[in-house]
Amino acid sequence: MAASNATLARCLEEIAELLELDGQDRFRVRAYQRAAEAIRAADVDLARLPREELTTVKGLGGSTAERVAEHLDTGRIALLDELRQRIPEGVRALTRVPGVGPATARRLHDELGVGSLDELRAALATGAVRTLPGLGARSEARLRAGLERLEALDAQRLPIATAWSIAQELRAALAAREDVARVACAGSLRRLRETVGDVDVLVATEADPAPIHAAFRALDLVDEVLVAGDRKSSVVTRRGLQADLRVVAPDAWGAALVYFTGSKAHNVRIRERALRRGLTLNEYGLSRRDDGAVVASRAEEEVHAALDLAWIAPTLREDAGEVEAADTAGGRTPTLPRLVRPTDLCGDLHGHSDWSGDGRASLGTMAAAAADRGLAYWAVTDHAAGLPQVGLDAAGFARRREAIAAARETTGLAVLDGVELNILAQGAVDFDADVLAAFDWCVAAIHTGLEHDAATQTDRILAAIANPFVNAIGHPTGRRLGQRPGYEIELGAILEACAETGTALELNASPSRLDLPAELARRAVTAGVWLVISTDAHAPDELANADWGATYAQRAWASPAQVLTCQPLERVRRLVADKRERLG
DNA sequence: GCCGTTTTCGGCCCGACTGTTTTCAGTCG
Repeated sequence: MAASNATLARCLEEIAELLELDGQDRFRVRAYQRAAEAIRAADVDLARLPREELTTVKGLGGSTAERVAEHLDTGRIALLDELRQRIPEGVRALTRVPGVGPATARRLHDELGVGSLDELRAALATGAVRTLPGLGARSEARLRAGLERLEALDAQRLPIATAWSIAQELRAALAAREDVARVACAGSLRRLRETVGDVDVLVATEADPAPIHAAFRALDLVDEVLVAGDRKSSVVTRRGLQADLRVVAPDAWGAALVYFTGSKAHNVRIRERALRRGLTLNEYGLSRRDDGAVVASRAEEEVHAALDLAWIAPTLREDAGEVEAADTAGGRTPTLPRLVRPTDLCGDLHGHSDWSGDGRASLGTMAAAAADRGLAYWAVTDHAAGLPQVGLDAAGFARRREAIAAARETTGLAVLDGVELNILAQGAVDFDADVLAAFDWCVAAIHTGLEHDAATQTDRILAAIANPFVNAIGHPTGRRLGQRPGYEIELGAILEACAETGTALELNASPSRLDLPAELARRAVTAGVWLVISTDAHAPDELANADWGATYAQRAWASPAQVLTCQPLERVRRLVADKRERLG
């Protein structure tokens, strides 16, 4: 089986990392990094592309395309094999220590023979590290602390909802100060990445920034101070989450927000754009290179406009085509999508009641809460019997129909009679056609056998898609943020089958899932496959997770027209009827 | 190694902080 885009991207990233450790030209390193990013953002499987078209992917040039072709043809890349042989695995591990970059790792290895984290620990103990020119006792202490922090860091990025609540506390504490004019959370939190490695807080003030920094570093939820400057502070908060504070003048708010929101790759892209216009962009403003006059700085819209760009939503800022799409140079019309917003959602097609074992509220309570949110329709999709201890059998679903009828009566809401089917080992689902035909809406999802390889999971999902009664694939990768990565799937084949059969893919809005991942969801909407943003709510308050789902879907460049739960109920019913008619 | 509103060569984002440096390299975001 040919490698997926993700695998290819990882290989090129590793080459970049090893070339850097090898002390090679940094622009060559960056070329490999950019090629990896380009592959990850590509909307086609490179394996399906004719070899001579690989270089049409922007960021892939002669050499990097050749490496990709080599991997697709042979499953290996000679350059990568050679680098791996020359640079010990342990040396790469050194750069994971905060404060150790490629240069230090190389020196530790070349000059002290340090080739692993354990050997670094030993070299610190014997005082060998401080014998290196440029590294003294304080560096030694820093590396020791870095080694300790590494273990906390290995708990890795936090799910966005966890980081969000810590960020709100930081924000509130700063907003309460009289000398703080504005405060905002930027970084990956503002871009709504599904996991967050650190929280970036931006403050604007006319006053002296030093007391604000001091107060920030002294907050109760701060465990440790990493950096203490007048313009910048870094701390470690609860749960090992790093938080960075930047304080700027109100005049620089827009430029600082652009800078601090990132992503890094996006920033690099627009700074290059500035250079080509004789301008330079930093966190204080966009200015002319010749005389330094500031052209724009107060608002993001100003900064973008001065670069001949329409304003770019933070959720798109990943250097994945958004700068090209925002281009207004020469009177061009930007091609940015009209992004889906929480208020565009008018339905929810995945929810639970206490009819199945894991629901935490009655069907009536859930329906009333859905009606309160102003939804036009809500599907109650309790688990089917294949999920032991939890699921309902056919008789149970038949009994549930009375409760559905009652809920429709009392709430006036269109409650759809739904089910969350289990995709079993060979791709079969819990019930036969005669039982399935009675439902209004069927979600099918993998709940068991999460450990299978990509080919097996894909076959199971394809079998479910071929079922005339399956309308959507629920949480398609099975990931749980911060807990498990999810199984791999071959998306290309799945998208083809979805498009052919009129089957939707769910974007599960639970902040512990956010599944489909945005990169995959973007490919789905590009392929014309319906996205179903649903909450999978097991309790009334979880219906509000729809907001997470809608905003996260912006990262997939999704418009309301591509989201089924933004469509009226008639459209949903037509989709269901069409599939049954064509395949039934 | 890639790329083009300075185009097929000569560039390649920008600044804060730290440590150990008398002027800067490394790391980080």
